[in-house]
Amino acid sequence: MSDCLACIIRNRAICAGLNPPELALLGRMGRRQRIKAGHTLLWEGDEAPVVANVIEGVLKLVAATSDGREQIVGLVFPSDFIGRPFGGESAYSVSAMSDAELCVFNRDLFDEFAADHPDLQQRLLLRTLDELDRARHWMLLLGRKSASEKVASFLIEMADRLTDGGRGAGAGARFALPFGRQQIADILGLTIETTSRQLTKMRADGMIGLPSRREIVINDPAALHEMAG
Amino acid sequence: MSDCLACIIRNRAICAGLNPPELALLGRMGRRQRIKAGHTLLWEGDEAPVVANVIEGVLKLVAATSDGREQIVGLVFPSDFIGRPFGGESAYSVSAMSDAELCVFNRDLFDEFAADHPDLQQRLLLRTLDELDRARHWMLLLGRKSASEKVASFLIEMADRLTDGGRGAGAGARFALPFGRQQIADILGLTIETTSRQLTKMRADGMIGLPSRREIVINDPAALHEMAG
DNA sequence: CGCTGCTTTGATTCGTATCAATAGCAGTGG
DNA sequence: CCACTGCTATTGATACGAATCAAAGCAGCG
Repeated sequence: MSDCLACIIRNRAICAGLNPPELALLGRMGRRQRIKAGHTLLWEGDEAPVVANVIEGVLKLVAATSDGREQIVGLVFPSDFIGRPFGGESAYSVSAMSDAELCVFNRDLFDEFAADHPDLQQRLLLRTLDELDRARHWMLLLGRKSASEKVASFLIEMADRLTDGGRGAGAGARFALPFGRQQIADILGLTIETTSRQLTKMRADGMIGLPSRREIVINDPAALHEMAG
Repeated sequence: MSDCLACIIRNRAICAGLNPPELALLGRMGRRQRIKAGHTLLWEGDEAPVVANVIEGVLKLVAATSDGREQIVGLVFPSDFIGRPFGGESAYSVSAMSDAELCVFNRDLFDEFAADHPDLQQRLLLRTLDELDRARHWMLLLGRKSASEKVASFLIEMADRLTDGGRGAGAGARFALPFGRQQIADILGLTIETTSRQLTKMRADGMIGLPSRREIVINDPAALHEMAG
């Protein structure tokens, strides 16, 4: 059982809008779970018995070919929702990119609860529609953009999602990526070498700064947007 | 006003499950609209005042870069749903690939109706979740697969969707694509030349037959699946 | 200090895009 | 029925970008 009223993502997650009794009921269904960076919560193709809210940390959704090539098909941040309600097996695996904390529900129980709470279901629908738009936008990047455009687009999106308060990619914006070069490559459909070369080049051109392996500073947002296409 | 009870997609569209009075109400809100092949229903970035069910024909969802490169990010078949309920502007344009017939609703009215009908909203959620899975699966193709793998995967998916009764890519399966080479290229994130070369090669290898420009015959499903990766 | 794993840099290869020309098909009018 | 036109698809030659292969650099950590 979790104390939903004290939950730090309470106002941003799908739980927002539930009244205290409903929240208490949901709270009894859920349990807090910590997961270490690198560990996998759900495997592609497996029956997925749980859904969850992300309280802290960043997770990735990964699809893979039979010969082991990987593509990251989604990123999950705090207050985002994980899993496939009313569904069967997971279409991709879910792993933690950083240490993370989740609020996990048994899927059947959650489905039942959702069926009784149309407003929750609507919030789920809105989120899913947003995710779909985001995924489709990413398809344009994967299918049609060059390596430099991909990396620039990636930095802009990360600046939006990771700068505190979503101030976005303004001049001087600084943020730490929760993952390394290989993961960036897996997000962009590139190799680690190409990704590294593009970042190095952008630093050489003065567009961005790379104060440490995982930190990014945006020096020239206009040039970055230009480059993103 | 439309006669929903006589509608040929009535049992497969989101309307399925509504009782006759509800159906009559929805019918009064909707209007039938024909749209010619090549015409565009919604433009990327525009305020999207309508949602719709597809009754007949195939439409595409297209995202484009500022310099005009295009990526098809979704295909819409009969009984599928178009548009962004509870949303603002369209994230991509929607155009007809063949002559099509739609059942169009004013978005605000539809949203209102949906809010009062949780079961309809749930069917919408299920559809959206399926679409999201499909989109993410396509991201793997766009980001990580070679040209030959892309074309093979495409043929398998089209066989599933286009053979009558969804018999799929069995040996001898035959179907007509509702679009030409350029569109295939836009779906796969390739050029028309590469697409054409791959198809020609597959025909030369005896894997498939190409009896006419738009027709495909699957000769060797196993080899095709092998090639799709 | 010397591992170990991640990242950068370099040299080369390979796949797909691009550029260019030809071929095939569908529709139109003589 | 056949020549003409416009469009779509195929085929060929070449260029370019990103992958691959290989090695060196760099940080964190026992």
